[in-house]
Amino acid sequence: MIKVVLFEDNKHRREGLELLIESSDEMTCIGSYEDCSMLLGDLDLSEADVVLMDIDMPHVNGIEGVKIIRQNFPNVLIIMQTVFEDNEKIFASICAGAHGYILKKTPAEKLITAIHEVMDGDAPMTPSIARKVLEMFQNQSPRESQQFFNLSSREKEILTLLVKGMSYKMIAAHCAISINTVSTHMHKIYEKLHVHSATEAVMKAVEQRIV
Amino acid sequence: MIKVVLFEDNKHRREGLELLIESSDEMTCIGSYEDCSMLLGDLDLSEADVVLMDIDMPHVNGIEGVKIIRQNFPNVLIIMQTVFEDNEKIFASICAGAHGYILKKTPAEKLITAIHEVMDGDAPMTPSIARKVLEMFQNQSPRESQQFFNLSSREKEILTLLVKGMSYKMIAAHCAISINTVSTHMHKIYEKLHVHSATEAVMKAVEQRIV
DNA sequence: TTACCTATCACTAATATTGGTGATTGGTCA
DNA sequence: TGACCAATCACCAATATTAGTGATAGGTAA
Repeated sequence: MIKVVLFEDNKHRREGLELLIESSDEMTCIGSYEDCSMLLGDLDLSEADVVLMDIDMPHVNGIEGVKIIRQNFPNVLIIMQTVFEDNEKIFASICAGAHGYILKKTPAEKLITAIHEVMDGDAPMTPSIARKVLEMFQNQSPRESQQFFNLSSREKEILTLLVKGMSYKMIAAHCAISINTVSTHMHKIYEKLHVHSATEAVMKAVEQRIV
Repeated sequence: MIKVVLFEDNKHRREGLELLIESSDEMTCIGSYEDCSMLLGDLDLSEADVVLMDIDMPHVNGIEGVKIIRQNFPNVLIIMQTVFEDNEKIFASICAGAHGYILKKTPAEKLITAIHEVMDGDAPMTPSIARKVLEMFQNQSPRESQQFFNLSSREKEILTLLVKGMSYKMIAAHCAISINTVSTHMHKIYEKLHVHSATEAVMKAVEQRIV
């Protein structure tokens, strides 16, 4: 028996889900809550297999809920549910560690399938959500950073070494130039990136995928 | 009518797919090729709606194919097909700009559904592939970083500020502690992270998702 | 050719960081 | 209670980094 826990603020839907799960021979609902505030206390989910988590709930929302569950009960699988196809929430949920993401309009039988899939180690996902996830991936690579920041190739090379954790001295040795030259390059890099320290430059380089 | 083009090196499967597509009232196969070498020449796909692309083909593989198609015919939708659930290939295909990703073991009727979905702007994806995509987002690192490096919460806080590009002085002001204390914390952080400079610590923090 | 950019190096001065030691306070655990 | 740890602070010395100025050589584009 797959043990399912629900978090859903709408009473009608919550009760409907309970009935749906209980109507299946292979799963049972061992708990249902109208928001995640219980998670802040000492709610024990260690017996649960799967959590169905609504994103939009009052008090403590679903994304916070995912974080707490992932931290305290790392073996519990979490399927997010929402009415909105909101990029930011999808991204936040996935980063928080959700295992599946389906829209509420998904028919009941698909929800049952989704629970089985997540138990099998797969990730049930509404195709429109999947599309957004793919786009997030793709949007991260195309970047005209070179044009934008206008770093010369030598500057990029040195920035790359800095990002790898090398000091000025190491960079100088690696590039077979004097430390003064490294310093000059860094000076230029800081100017072009509008930063004032190595750590900032590193962060900016990573964020903007310059290196 | 949805116009479909096939790239598939196995003759039997290719012919089977042609029949499958032609058997549907809403789509037709307007071309089928055993590898992507045609794409290097002057193959015109501007009439095509959807491409079904096998990943593993001789000569020019599917990932190269995706890149070429995306570059020359940006309006064509591409569904990848493979027998392998290979992380690297999935990642490469997605970055190259594929719109869907399904396993070859997927039943025929689902393939027809997938073509409709991709036409609707969704991303058909086998759940096991979806799981891998989610994992790529989430981890790249084990989440026992805290335990592993054993940073105290104050140390993590300070590391986070460092990652944001703040200097010791700014961190001291922000945390309302003396710069000496910041220095001591950094000392401990370096020890625990086994690094010797702020840039290395920043990189490690980002890589290991400590912050 | 001139103007401009890149890469190179030197020098200075002001700050910042790193790597130590040592000490106090408050909390936790056995 | 005693041992231990986290967090705080101080002081010191050795390096490293940042921010300037100035200069040379080579390439490129108007």
